Amino acid sequence: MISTKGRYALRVMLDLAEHADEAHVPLKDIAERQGISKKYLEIIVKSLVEGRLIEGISGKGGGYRLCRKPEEYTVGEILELTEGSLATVACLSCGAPRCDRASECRTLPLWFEFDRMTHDFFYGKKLSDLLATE
Amino acid sequence: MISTKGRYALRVMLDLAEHADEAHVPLKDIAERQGISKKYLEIIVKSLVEGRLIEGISGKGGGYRLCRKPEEYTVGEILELTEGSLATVACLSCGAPRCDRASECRTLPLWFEFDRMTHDFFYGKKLSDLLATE
DNA sequence: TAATTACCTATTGACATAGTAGGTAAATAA
DNA sequence: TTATTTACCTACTATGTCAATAGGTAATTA
Repeated sequence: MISTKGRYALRVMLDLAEHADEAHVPLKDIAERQGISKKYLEIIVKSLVEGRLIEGISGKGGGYRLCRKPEEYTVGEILELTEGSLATVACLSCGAPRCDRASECRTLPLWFEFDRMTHDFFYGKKLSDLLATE
Repeated sequence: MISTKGRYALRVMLDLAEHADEAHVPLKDIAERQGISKKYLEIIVKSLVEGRLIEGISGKGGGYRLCRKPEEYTVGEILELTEGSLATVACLSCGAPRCDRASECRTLPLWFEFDRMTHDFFYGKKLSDLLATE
C-alpha cells in the first residue's frame, strides 16, 4: 500500500516539472494547486531535498526547483525515498531480521518475484512519462 | 505492504495442502509446524472458513481441511480475503471517496497500471504452484 | 526594516497491526 | 456418561504508523 507521502511527493515533483520555467516555485503555490496542506508538504519536501532530488532557496523570491531534467528521474527513486522502501513484505525489508525458515519457506520465492516485478515497474517509469500524459 | 495475515493465511493453506491425506488437520499441529501462535491463527483461519476456502470440524479428531484441490485456488483470492483488499493506493480502494481531481490526475493512470499488474500477478498464481517448488 | 520564504522540533488523534485472554459449543473416545 | 479434544466466539491491549497540526527560527530580498 503506497501512502500519501509517496503519492504527494510524486505530485510535487510533477508540479515542479510543469513549472520548471519559473526560477523557483514557493511551496505555498504547490500546496494551493495540489490542494494539499502546506504544513504536511513541508515534511515530504524535506525528504526530497535531503535526497538531492530538489533544491530549496529561502527568502523572498525563493522556493523549490528540480535538480535534474524530468526524464532523469525514475518514479521508483522518488517513491523509495519518501516511502522508505518499496518492499512489499516484511521478510524482504532491509532491517528485517533474517527468518530462519527462509531456506524452506514455500512462499518466499513468491514475495521475491513480486518484489522484483514491483521494483522493475517503478524504476522503469520516468517522471517525464507521467508528464506526457494528456 | 502485505501483512502477516495474508502471509500466514498462505502458509496455512499450503500446510493443509501438504497434509491433505489426513482427514482433518488440527490448528494446533499447523501452529506448531509453522511456528505461529495458535491464538493468532484462529483469527486468520476464521476468515478462510467464512470465505469457504477451508472447512472446520469440531471435537476430537476434528480440524481443518481444504474445500478444493490446491490447483483450484489462486494466491490472489487467498490474499484478498485475508488482507481485505489488494489495492495498492487508497484512491483505488472500494470504500474510498471518489477524488474530484481524478480526471486530471497525472498519477492515477500509474496506480491503475500497477494495480492491474499486481492483480494479474497474484491471480495468475495457483496454490499448487507454490507447493511444487522444492 | 518588513515581507516572504525555507527549514526545524515537537505534538496529536485516529487507526491498523499483531497479537493475548478467557471463555462456550461440538464431537469423539474411554 | 464423562473426560478430552477440537473449533469457534467476544473482548481486550500494546505498539506503531499515518496524516497531519502547531509554533517557532533562519535566510533572503524588496
